[in-house]
Amino acid sequence: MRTERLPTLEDVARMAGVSRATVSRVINGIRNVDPQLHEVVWDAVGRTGYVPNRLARSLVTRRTGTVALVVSDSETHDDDPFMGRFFADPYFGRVVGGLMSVLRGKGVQLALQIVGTDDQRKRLVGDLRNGQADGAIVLSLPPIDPLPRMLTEGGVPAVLIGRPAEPVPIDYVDLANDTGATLAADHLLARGCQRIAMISGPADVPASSDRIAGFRRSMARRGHGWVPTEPGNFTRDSGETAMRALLTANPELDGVFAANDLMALGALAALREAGRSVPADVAVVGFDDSSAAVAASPALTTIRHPLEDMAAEAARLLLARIEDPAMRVSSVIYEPALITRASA
Amino acid sequence: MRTERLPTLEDVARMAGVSRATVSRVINGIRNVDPQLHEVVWDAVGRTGYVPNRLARSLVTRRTGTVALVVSDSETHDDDPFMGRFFADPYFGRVVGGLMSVLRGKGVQLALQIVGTDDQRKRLVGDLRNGQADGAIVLSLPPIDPLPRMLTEGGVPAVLIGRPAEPVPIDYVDLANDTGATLAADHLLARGCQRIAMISGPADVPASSDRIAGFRRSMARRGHGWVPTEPGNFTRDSGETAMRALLTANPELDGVFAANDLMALGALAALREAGRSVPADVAVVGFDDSSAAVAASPALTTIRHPLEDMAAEAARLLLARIEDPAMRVSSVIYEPALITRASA
DNA sequence: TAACACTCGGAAAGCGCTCTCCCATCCCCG
DNA sequence: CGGGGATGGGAGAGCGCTTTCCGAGTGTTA
Repeated sequence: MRTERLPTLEDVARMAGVSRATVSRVINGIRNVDPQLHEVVWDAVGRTGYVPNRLARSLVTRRTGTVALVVSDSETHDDDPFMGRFFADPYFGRVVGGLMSVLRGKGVQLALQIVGTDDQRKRLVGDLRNGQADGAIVLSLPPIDPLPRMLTEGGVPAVLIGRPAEPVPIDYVDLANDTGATLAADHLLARGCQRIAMISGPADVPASSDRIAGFRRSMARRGHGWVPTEPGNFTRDSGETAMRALLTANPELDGVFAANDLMALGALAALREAGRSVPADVAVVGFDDSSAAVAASPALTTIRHPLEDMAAEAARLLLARIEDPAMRVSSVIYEPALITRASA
Repeated sequence: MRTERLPTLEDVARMAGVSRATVSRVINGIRNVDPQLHEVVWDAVGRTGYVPNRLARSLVTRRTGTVALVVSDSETHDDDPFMGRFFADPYFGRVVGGLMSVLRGKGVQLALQIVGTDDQRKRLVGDLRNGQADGAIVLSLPPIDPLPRMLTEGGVPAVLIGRPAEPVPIDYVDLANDTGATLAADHLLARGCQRIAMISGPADVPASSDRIAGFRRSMARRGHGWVPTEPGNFTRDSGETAMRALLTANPELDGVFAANDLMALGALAALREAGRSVPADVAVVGFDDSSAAVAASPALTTIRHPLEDMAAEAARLLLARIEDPAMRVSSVIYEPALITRASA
């Protein structure tokens, strides 16, 4: 039962007939200890069922073997359904999966932290500075977010997934979003589309604005100076609405690039509803290559986003920075790839 | 920078000209403290930028304000892609979202733990007993899993999501899987299907076997003593394969119940490939009402699984048990609902 | 006015661990 | 045979906090 005291180092030491220090040394394999004692100690550990108390250990070593996964959200109320959507989106899971693939092997665990208000951000940074976790992986959602700067200023090892909106000397991994958009534009153009529109994400988040910029630039270079664009918010429904608006304004449209797969799915629905066949009448390209892309019908041509790999790299980067806080700040940019399926 | 020492209680006490004890009392709002001192102390806290050290606090209070989310997997190698699939599946994210909706408000954080081997399980229980976390929410994947029993025997507050395979006196929340399957059977029958097959999950996991049992029972009661069944493993591809096999063996089939949406998606693909139209030739019912269900075309008729609510309830249950370890063991079973869309 | 009950601050004992000193051996070499 | 350097174990000082115990001061009642 929970009530009875668990064996401590002291107990093991007493049973083994040595001092606490010696047991500690044996358990941590630090310094040479007489092989005989070594054996005696391990034996006592086994007999008592001793398990080192991580908390106590962390308190003195200043290492917790834990990394925080911080989701920095712009303030909304606690019961805002947004967070629910965020977690249900494969994005979150893919990040966790990528992180764990690296952390698990190192015996590092992940603590999930969600911060919405600046007050929470402050408390979080305080906790991290106090050694609550050895470092943080940050998923920064709001367009402008003070957190990255707060972390660097607090001297907390941290790695962002997705570049910071304002320049902050902090490690990050990101996708070459503009290149991805370029790939989409080129593909649409190459298959002969003449009137191409875009369903973008919110203009103020970096990943989104890069996709817009990349797409426009690439289109302009190929003689399409004007691209009808309708913003969505990365949800399926917003994609559907945007597609309808686009269709109304540009009935002769024959190609669409949606800034993520979910919106592309919505676009597919709107096109079906409007009686346009995909890809014959209108070609559609998504972004992310999420599991929804294969599930869609027609299956989505999309831009692959190696999120798991990126998250894994972020984890490695963080571990390295924890090891050597003086390490040069670095960023790793991944290249996206076009995945051709049925929709374009 | 990280190197300079952070202010401690001691520092605040010195600045406020009182003892550590008093500062501690003020901060924790325990016992009455002279309003004057109260003010002085808070002022000192503000001036020093003091943040209590959670680790140190937990060490003495034996409370961490952390709950572990344990994913108990059957052993596979670390680089097994399975875990990746698991995280990418909306299932994981929905659980996290549901848990956080409750925990966040209480200021409790979630620590992710993955255990694959019995050795890891043992270490986990040891850590939990040592107060690494106040309790655990358990996602038990393997058909037989010693973890639930280990937890109860270790006196660790824990709540399972999904009933334990073998009877263990432990709290859990679950879905009435059999009822869900019944709903599917009734719907298929009601729309006039005559030759109905099932794509099941692995027979040895409870959620899956309950769906099989419920479906068969319901069908038998309506005069269908024999239901062609093909097992899958909850992935899209396995659903596709199973559907093909089913079609080969029973070409005249006109209804299918897949034990989850992902497999239903695969079934849809196989049916399309075989030139059967859905739902005209073959009606398809899925299970889970995941986001994939709406994205599919035709949109999937499916069984709604209130996973977020279940996870939220699990969190509440765990919090209650942590508060009162002597609380009677209880389980909460959620009722599924039929969601009618286009596929059946 | 004496006796008693409260109220509230401080001293100090831990929580379970690590790690720096320090000291006792032991060995090797001059 | 003596001295210097390894080698390896123990004592004890913390890590930053909570909390018990104590005692001083104040108020209250007979």
